[in-house]
Amino acid sequence: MLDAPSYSLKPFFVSAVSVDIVIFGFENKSLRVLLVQRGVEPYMNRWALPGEMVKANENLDAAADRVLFELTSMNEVYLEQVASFGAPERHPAGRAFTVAYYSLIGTSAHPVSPNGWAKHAQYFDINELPDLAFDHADVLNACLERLRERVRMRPIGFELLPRTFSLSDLQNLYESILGETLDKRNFRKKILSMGIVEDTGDLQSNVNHRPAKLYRFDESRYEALVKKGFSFTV
Amino acid sequence: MLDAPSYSLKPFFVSAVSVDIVIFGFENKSLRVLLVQRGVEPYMNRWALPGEMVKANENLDAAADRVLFELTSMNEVYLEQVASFGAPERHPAGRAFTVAYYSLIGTSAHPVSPNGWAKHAQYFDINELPDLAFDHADVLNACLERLRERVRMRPIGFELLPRTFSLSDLQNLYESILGETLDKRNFRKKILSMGIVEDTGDLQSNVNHRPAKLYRFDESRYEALVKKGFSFTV
DNA sequence: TCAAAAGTGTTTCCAATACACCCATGG
DNA sequence: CCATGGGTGTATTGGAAACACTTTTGA
Repeated sequence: MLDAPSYSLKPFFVSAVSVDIVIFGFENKSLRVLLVQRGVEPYMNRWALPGEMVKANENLDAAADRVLFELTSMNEVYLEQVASFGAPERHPAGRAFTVAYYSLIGTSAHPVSPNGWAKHAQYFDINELPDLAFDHADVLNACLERLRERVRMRPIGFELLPRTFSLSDLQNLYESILGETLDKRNFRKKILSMGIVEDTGDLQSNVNHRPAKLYRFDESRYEALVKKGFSFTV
Repeated sequence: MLDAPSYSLKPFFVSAVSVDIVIFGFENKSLRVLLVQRGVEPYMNRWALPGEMVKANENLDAAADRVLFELTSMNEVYLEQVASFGAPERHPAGRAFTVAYYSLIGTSAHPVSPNGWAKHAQYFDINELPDLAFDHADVLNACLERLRERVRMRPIGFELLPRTFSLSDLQNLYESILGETLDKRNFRKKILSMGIVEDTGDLQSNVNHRPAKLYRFDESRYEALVKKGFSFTV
């Protein structure tokens, strides 16, 4: 640790700082959250958000990246800090602060390896969540609200889809995040008119209906438009 | 402190958690921030955001309220948590996390009483800020961005004005927060058409130009409209 | 009578909304 | 030939933006 000069920190009490992450995924037309089942006290066997203590020389964002990587083996994922929680009684063992993040990871078919304190890890439909440990229900809600805000303002929805997707996929995604239905023709008109998705020329295959065109998000085109004053909204 | 049962927290290192607050005020057509000049090491004599350690049994929000009250003697002020900062090297004395808040307090003519580690407290124009201690410039920026976002979506601008104000006051406020000029006629049309400000019947006095009508924000009317689906935007 | 800011309407344009039918594929 | 979702266009409306002059007061 660092030296303690004359003006050293004198914390009033022992406390711990952790990060907790709401990992959103999208599959089967519904928004999902990755939860882990605790294998230790307190809240043994309860489902909880993945999270870990922040290490001595680690940035908050780095701690969040680490938790995400250990659980999903995924790197360079969309990650946004949302809020911090520190009610004195939120952890029965002592004063525990947590910094909440949410992340978006592509179609949720990932190897998922629970670590030390977790027995299982599993995606849950956002509308069918179990009781959560600690104040994790509040944490999750804050993150969901933030996602709803952001997804209307920034083209981050694409992070939850495979590299190529149909416009219906995209619409389903928005509908499940926002919890409302959207008009098909207006939605398509809007997305296509922005000029930030590109027709790949490919079609869906092996579907028992008319195959949809597949698009991809054109990030460099988006960046260029932003420079000219464009701003994304759904 | 709490008992430490078998599953007690074992923090990896000693750390401190504080809150820092960006206190916004508005005067003389410009947005201001209340800063304190440090009277202790590190960063002796540098200007910094007001802030304190969180106490052992104190909520984060309560700590922010406390800092605000000790400095301004004001209670029940608009306060919003923005983000947390915890880079390992942000405090030379050890690992220090901080949770950033911003608050809006009415026309900045308040008694301001700097506490222990602060020599002076003073409002600075948002465009004429001094060098700040620690990473407080980043903290301030995050709060300013958040304020800009919020002020377009929620009627919080009124918190920065006296109970009665002219429409030009309101427009000046928005212009200094957003950093852009607005069209007078369109602005007034928009505000008046929302029906959330009420004409008090009074006029400005002792101004050497045509006196402006004074309005007041009608919060209960706003709440009622929100229930009917209204949403504020500037 | 001058300086300073208050106050006021109209037109134009574009984006949001509402809305219903035909098409391509696999089974 | 049926079921399933894919794909398409138009008319209407309401809000956003652009824009310039007259009014009231104190000095």
